[in-house]
Amino acid sequence: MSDKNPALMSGIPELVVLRLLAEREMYGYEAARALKVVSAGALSFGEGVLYPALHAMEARGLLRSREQLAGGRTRIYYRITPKGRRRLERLTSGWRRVSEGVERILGASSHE
Amino acid sequence: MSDKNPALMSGIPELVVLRLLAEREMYGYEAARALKVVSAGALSFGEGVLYPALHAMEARGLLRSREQLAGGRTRIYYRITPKGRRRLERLTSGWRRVSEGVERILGASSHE
DNA sequence: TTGTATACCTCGGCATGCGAGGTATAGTTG
DNA sequence: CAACTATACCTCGCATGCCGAGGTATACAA
Repeated sequence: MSDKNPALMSGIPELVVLRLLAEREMYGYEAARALKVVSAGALSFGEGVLYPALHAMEARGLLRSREQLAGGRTRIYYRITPKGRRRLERLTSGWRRVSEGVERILGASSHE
Repeated sequence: MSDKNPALMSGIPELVVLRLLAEREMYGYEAARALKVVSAGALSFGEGVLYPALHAMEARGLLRSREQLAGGRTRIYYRITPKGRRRLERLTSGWRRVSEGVERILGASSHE
């Protein structure tokens, strides 16, 4: 009865965030909006996904952060590390493999 | 340190199994091998994934099963239901949306 | 009789997505 | 001034779901 398919994305937050940060330094809130915009609305991660993901990635050495004040509010900018870039490459090729595998099955029909 | 990225697939078992069964009736063990073959090795789900998934889908009315003996062994054939087909359509379009969203982000670069 | 292939199954851990809720500042609008 | 919205960060805990490990049983070959 669940109208929503809650899980069709796993590992995807890590992949796309790394990809965004590979382009340029960003702070969390900014990344959340960018994700939505660049994916044309297809992807949208709540803060309950994004912030824990950023913290986990920093703890694993994939990102480094620095604080910066902007009009009374604190922004925490994240920058990708060399290790993060290597991780991004692995995740990207993993994604391609899975994606192509799924496409092969979706496109497979014995009688078309 | 985890060399493996254990999760880049979620909801995918349900999607691809439904897609296979939309083509023709199959039993579990058969589906497992077909999945691997058709996806050209990119996808491969252990029995700890497959059987629970089949049971869950049957419980939700997406599949119906029948037993059949084949050389002393029991095979349980699963057939997709109309409800299962509707589910397949929703999952497929969900997959496309996510997939295109990811591609957009992977392909996004400001300085290429 | 040991091993391999077929064919089914369950249990438990681990990771993760994600909503819900919380804090705080700045600016706008009635 | 009070209320609201936007910005910007955060944590907790539930639910889902992947997946390895282990278990049962038959048939056949080495």
